[in-house]
Amino acid sequence: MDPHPGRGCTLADVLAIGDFSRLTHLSVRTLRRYHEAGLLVPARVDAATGYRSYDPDQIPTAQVIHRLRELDVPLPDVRRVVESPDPEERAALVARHLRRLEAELDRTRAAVSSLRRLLDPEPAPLAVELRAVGEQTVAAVAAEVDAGDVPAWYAGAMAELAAVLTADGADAGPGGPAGGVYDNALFEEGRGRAVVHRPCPDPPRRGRVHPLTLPAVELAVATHVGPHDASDVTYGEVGRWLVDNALTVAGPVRETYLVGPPDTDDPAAWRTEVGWPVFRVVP
Amino acid sequence: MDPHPGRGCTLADVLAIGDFSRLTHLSVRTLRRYHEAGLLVPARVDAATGYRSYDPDQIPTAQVIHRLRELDVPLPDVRRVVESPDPEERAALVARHLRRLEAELDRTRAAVSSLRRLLDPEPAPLAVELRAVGEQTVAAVAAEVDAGDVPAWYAGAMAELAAVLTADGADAGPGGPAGGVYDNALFEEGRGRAVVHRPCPDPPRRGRVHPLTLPAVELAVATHVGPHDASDVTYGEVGRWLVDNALTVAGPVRETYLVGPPDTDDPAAWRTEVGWPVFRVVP
DNA sequence: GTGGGGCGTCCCGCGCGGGGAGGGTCAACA
DNA sequence: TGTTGACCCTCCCCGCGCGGGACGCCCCAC
Repeated sequence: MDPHPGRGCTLADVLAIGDFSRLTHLSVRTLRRYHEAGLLVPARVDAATGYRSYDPDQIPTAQVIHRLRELDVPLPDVRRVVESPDPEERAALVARHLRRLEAELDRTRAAVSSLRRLLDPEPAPLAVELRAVGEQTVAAVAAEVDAGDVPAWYAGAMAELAAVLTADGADAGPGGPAGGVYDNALFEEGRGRAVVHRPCPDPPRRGRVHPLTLPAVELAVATHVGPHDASDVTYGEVGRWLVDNALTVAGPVRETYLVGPPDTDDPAAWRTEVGWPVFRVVP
Repeated sequence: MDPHPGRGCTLADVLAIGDFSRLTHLSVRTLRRYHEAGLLVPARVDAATGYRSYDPDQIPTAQVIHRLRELDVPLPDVRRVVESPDPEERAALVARHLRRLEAELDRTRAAVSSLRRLLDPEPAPLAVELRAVGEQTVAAVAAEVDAGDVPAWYAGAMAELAAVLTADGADAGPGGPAGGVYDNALFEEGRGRAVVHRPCPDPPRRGRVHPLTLPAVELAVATHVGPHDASDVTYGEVGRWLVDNALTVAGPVRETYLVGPPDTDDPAAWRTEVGWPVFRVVP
């Protein structure tokens, strides 16, 4: 039962890596890796043998690292936390990661709900409609973004757009729901151009907001109900409809936010019109 | 704006991989990988060129896969889901994964709370006590388990133990709180022997339950308050105390569940006595 | 027929952990 | 005094799921 018979293990004021491993419940391999990463440097390293020695005072640090890793905090970020001496700064760094975790949790919840819908044996049929949309002048915020950053970017851009338009005060409120335009590359390569916009007869140019003219297109539109990150289910159904009707996609998708975050906090109640520009293959 | 100028893209009754990618928002690379993994096999593969063709009916399947992957379901498990034709079986498989996710969420919550405690600038001092424990005969359930499986195994073993002991009826309820014994290898190598037990003067032998004699040891004990998977914080503090008192660890750790799941559902109220067997280095 | 996009395969990288080989080190024992 | 056995070291490989890049063929519109 003796964990290391045949050796004294004095547990003096420094600890061999094996003893430290036992006390922290971190594996020896992992401790070595953390040393290599500069995350948890042993108190002493024997120059001749390379043996690592740890100070008992390092136990709490090791445990903080352990916990952060359990929360899937990347090693470089863990390092930033354990290196910052100020408790407040540490707390702020940790809080930031907790917010990240919450966002991930939201994502998970959305995935679960849309999965339920997908596996529903009696899916509600989706109404897809072909609609000609004329050229349109809007106030827009546009950027090249990574797919993962879309929700955050969307929130910021929408907020700025709303702020500029209401401050502008030229019109009695925006003349219709906000919309978005998303490059296909965003979905195919994980990065692409994204635009959010609001209809505005004489768009201002302030901050990131600028006038933009959306070309006329023919859209296959359907209404997506639920959180935005489940919209690809609806896109898929629209795509299916396109195929059945011998149409082909012709440009970046367009969205119209009929009911969204400014209206209600309940994502299940959001209504987004998604539209895929099309070509007619057969006239 | 045409996503693939220079080519007709008929969107006939089969789709080229690029078109399918656009319709499902899965990257071309990922689709190829899913084919290779047998997860989403194209409807047709041209024998001469190797070109993949997808059927529009495969769009929903692709989306289910997409969602499951968002939930970090491993590819082999995803495959099991999409291959099972029975909706009920699929629902059951998915439900199992959702339960796994919930367990992970619990783990995350526990990590967060113990992280807060670790970063608390004013930690409550921990009372560690040295206690001689005599030989003890108990009814036990023992197994060689993986570290990750401990919570699940613990729940099952405790339930069986309780069922057998109350059915046995030889005594008016167990004569004390339940306990556990955990090999150090469990923490160091991620796999080791685990035992849960209840004191019992004449232990029965039924199912996995069997009599066991725990050897007499000298224990450094402290009381851990909170969920079980945060106990290593307390272990670390006990270890620190051991070092300061020139003691060395001598065997598998022991736990006593003073207040646990059978008493209350609130992990924050659980009280576990953790004990580390020790040698005296200096008499 | 030619150009440029699509598509194919192959290999490498990431982050974090584990497995295993091969060899040096240290203490207790005969 | 040597032997034994645990301990520790370094180095390389594998796993997961995804992406990047190189390289070459295919196919269609012009």
